[in-house]
Amino acid sequence: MARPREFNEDKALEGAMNVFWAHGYEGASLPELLKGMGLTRGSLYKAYKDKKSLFINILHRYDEAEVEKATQLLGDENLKDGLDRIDKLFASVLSALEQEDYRGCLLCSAAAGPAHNDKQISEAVHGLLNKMKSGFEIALKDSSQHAELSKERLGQLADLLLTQYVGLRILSRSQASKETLKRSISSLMILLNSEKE
Amino acid sequence: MARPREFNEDKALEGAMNVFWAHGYEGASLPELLKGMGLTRGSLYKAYKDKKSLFINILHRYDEAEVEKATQLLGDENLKDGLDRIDKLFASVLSALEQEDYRGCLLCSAAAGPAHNDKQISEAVHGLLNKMKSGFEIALKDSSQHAELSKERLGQLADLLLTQYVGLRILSRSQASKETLKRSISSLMILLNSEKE
DNA sequence: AACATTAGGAACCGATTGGTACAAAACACA
DNA sequence: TGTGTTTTGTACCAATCGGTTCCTAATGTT
Repeated sequence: MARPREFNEDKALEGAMNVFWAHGYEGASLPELLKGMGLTRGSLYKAYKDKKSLFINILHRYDEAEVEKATQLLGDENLKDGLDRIDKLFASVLSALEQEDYRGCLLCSAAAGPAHNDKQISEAVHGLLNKMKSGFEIALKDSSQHAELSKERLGQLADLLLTQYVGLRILSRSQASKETLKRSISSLMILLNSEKE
Repeated sequence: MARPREFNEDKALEGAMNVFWAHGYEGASLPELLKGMGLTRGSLYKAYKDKKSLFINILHRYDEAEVEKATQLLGDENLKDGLDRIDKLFASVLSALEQEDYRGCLLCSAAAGPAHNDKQISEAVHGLLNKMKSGFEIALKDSSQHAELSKERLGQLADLLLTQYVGLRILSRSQASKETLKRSISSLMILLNSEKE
């Protein structure tokens, strides 16, 4: 019973995600966001209240889009051995770099930036990091070499994988060489593979 | 043959380092820096040209202070086994957290932040990251379990350790739990220890 | 004591920051 | 065709950003 929205909400959020992804939370300026979303100040503040609320909104979207993709890969039963899934996930980090995508991970950048001091943001971020960890745990449970490990050891390993994931993403956002990341990943996979109890 | 400096340069740089350390490069505002350094705008710009030059200056100081400390630990022959040195380095990351020092690592934050797009800064950062890697390599060479590995494998492992270091530092700057980091570290150490060729 | 040289400090700069106010425009419903 | 409701766009806001200017204060040299 009133004027309908002119902008496509999905496209707008997609645009906002890309801007935040590329520049981080505080690095993304209003004009950049508006341009990326294809709307004007009035519309943005009416629809999303303010920059921070928009960002939290985007974190959820990043969850649904990217984090979900990662955890689904880590739980994909078509790849029978969980280690292969982990390998594939890390390979995707590398392939992003090979396609000259230096955005890294929205989540990891948010964890690293000053925004972590905000309670709402840091809670959302840690929720997603935990989701990643759970994904790693599931993959490990489906790894022939790790399935028999205690729940405690599995959790430990999952934390290690999470740390590695964050480290890789940060390094790929800075301009570390592909070779560095490649070596780091294969080193990790060798260690994991050699784990026979 | 002119008016001498009134401020203690060492104290001033120390203060600047702490401000950059706590807030990152772009997060550190001029007023914060001035307050932390105990001087006024005129003096700062006369002595250090501008914010970026000051930061690069500080990166060198961080090198001499912190990175040097880390690499010396990694090369400390009083600890005969290199693995023990690595363990000790990661333990120090943890102990910083236990003392409620959430600053993380100036270097890692710089690598993660938007500043990485600046050529001078990113070169300085990667120089220091490489120094860390070399430190890890030296420690690995002094590890009874790894000394016999090929140069290539040693480099791989060093890259893995660097990634781990960055990941830990980023996670500790965000408000990840001590337990998470603890688990990640012990997991890695177990893997490294079980490496018998 | 006069002078050259440098540090210190405050006022000021334009640009940009995130955010608000408000009027015009576009629709649904009566 | 009004009328009420919501979106949209623009103009505007104070605050802050990094940086500059310029005058004064303090010193060493002569």
